[in-house]
Amino acid sequence: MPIATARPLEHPAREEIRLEAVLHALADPMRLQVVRFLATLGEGEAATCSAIDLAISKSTVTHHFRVLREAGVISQVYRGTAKMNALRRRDLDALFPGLLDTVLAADAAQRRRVR
Amino acid sequence: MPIATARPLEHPAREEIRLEAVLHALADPMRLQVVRFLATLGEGEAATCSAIDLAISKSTVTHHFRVLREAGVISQVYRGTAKMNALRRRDLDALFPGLLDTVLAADAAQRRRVR
DNA sequence: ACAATAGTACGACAGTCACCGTACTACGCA
DNA sequence: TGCGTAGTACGGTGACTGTCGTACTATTGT
Repeated sequence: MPIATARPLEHPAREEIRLEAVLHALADPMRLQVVRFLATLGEGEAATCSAIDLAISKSTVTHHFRVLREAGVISQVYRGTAKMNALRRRDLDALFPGLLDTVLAADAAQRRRVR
Repeated sequence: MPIATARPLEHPAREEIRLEAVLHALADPMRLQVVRFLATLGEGEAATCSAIDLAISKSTVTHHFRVLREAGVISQVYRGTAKMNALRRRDLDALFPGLLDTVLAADAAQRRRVR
């Protein structure tokens, strides 16, 4: 069972997370799709970048994950060649109670409506 | 008491409002400031563009109000030389229950924390 | 009719964004 | 040691963003 590797990844501390950055991160369909997927995982569970099948190139996937991480929406750790991604639910809920759930619910409602 | 003038202004219908556009509209500090202000008004009340003192030029103000309108966050009607702006609370609450309030609460929480 | 007020249209500019491909690194495994 | 896999770095591209100033339109009040 492989363990986390010592490659550094910058994350904003909880207090550094800015609402505007979070909203901006969530305002993109691809990133929202990522968040939607990560939200289906259990508390503390993580998934690799490639676990979500996005219809975009590898480099663009990297880009979107970085935006999410730098906004403080997800946390990322290397584990071998893979990178595990998890929602920063605790931090987001502490800072902006209900925000994540409301956005996810809004997203679900919209997806139910259109298409 | 002056009445609404017949200059046309495009608004998305309720069903046309897209979550991504709303989040994008709210992800800007200036626009969030506008929404914050409009939220202090009573149900159905409206304010002119210049009622909010934004530290930006007139043309940029126009730009931000258009983004908000086209995203479906606010409605605008001309009344004489002025343009009255109001939050589309009913529509937003119907489509995305709790979203507006949660974002406003998150904004308030953040403003309490920083600065 | 004219002046003042409120906002628009337009063009410009620098910066960011989403996206790509190609070449690369880091790691696990045989 | 070498191969395959997962993701990164870099450079580039076209589109969009936030900002401005200047010149304009629409409306009200004198």
